[in-house]
Amino acid sequence: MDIDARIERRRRRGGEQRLVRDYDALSPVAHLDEPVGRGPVVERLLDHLDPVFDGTLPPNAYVHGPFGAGKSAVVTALFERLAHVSTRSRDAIYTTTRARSSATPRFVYVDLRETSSEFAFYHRVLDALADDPVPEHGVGTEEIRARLHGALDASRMGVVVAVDHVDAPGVDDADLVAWFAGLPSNASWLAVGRRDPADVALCEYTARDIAVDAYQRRVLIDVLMTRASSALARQALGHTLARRIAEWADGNAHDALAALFAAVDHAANAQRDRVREADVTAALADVPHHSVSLGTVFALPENKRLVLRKLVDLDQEDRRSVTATTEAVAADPAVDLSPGTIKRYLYEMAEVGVVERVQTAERMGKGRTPSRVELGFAPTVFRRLYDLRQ
DNA sequence: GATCCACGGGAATACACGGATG
DNA sequence: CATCCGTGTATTCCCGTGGATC
Repeated sequence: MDIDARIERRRRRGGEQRLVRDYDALSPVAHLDEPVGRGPVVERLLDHLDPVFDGTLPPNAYVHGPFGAGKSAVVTALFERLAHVSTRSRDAIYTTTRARSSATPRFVYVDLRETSSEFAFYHRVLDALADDPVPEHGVGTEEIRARLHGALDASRMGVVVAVDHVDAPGVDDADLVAWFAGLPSNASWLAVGRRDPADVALCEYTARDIAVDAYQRRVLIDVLMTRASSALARQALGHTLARRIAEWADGNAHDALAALFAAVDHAANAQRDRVREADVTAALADVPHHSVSLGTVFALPENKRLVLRKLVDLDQEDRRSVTATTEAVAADPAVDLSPGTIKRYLYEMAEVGVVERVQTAERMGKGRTPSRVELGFAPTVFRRLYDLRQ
């Protein structure tokens, strides 16, 4: 790196430090402890879960709503808190002599984005319940499942398992039905997904479904302003700009937060300490409208993320075909993967919408026409978040 | 020795096009 | 004209292998 590059890096960092106080609070893939404006949804989930406060289990249920409606935000926050309450009350029972036998059930959150095998599913649940760590290798799926049964049979208290992202690629409804059937009888599940209950085979086994609507514009502006006030310098985001982002995002909090992040990134690069109209304009152009969730992108295996990281830096020429993209990525010394694997990754990621294959109009002499590789997510947001994590 | 899972590699299949054939 | 064939590329699909871990 030459001196100019070093100076440039310092210059940018200076701008960032003035503008961004906390990237974690700004990240579209992070959820807040206290979701904004979703009180009614929390109430309805608590209504559903109410039996747990009498020591019994709620029936199975399905929570559904559109992309970016805050389903995951609410369920993660709620289950985190309930798990805490549950262990506290458990400790209390052990430490007092007037222990009542009706303990609160346990609460486990499972994200199917990063849990895509039967083994991983039971492992995740057991790991959350057991005091000792559960081995990830050397022991078979059946053994893990048996241990889970053992753990739950031994105690009278049951468990409520929130299973988020049931639309995630790699897991289908039939898998889930089988996995759920393999849970002990004193387990209740709460599935979370985007599809209408009528389209979800799982719903044959639910007693209730809970609909979550998209954010209203007013609420979405609140969401943005709250994030801005905890992550950015004072007055860094004006209400008018928040409104513009919210209008554009049309009720989708993921897209709104991604746009905010991109706008902040743009402003920081220009070493400004507040977000301007032009930053928002640039950001809205950067975030694809029907993008895939950045959560999906970051849940990919490490090497696929690495391939994407290289991909976002490629120019148009290197993206003209899958083969060209493969070669460009494979040429990078930081990538230690065979071209065949890189190419397969690209096709697999296209399959789930992380990247998009677009038919090129021009036909080149021989053979089947190639397709261009485009990104299904906001490149600047991905790049920044990726680099922050390394 | 067992187990899970990411990789690698390659076979099988689909598609595009031009030219030959019926 | 409709269909088939050969060649070349794109895409999909499958399975064995090996690292990491217990």
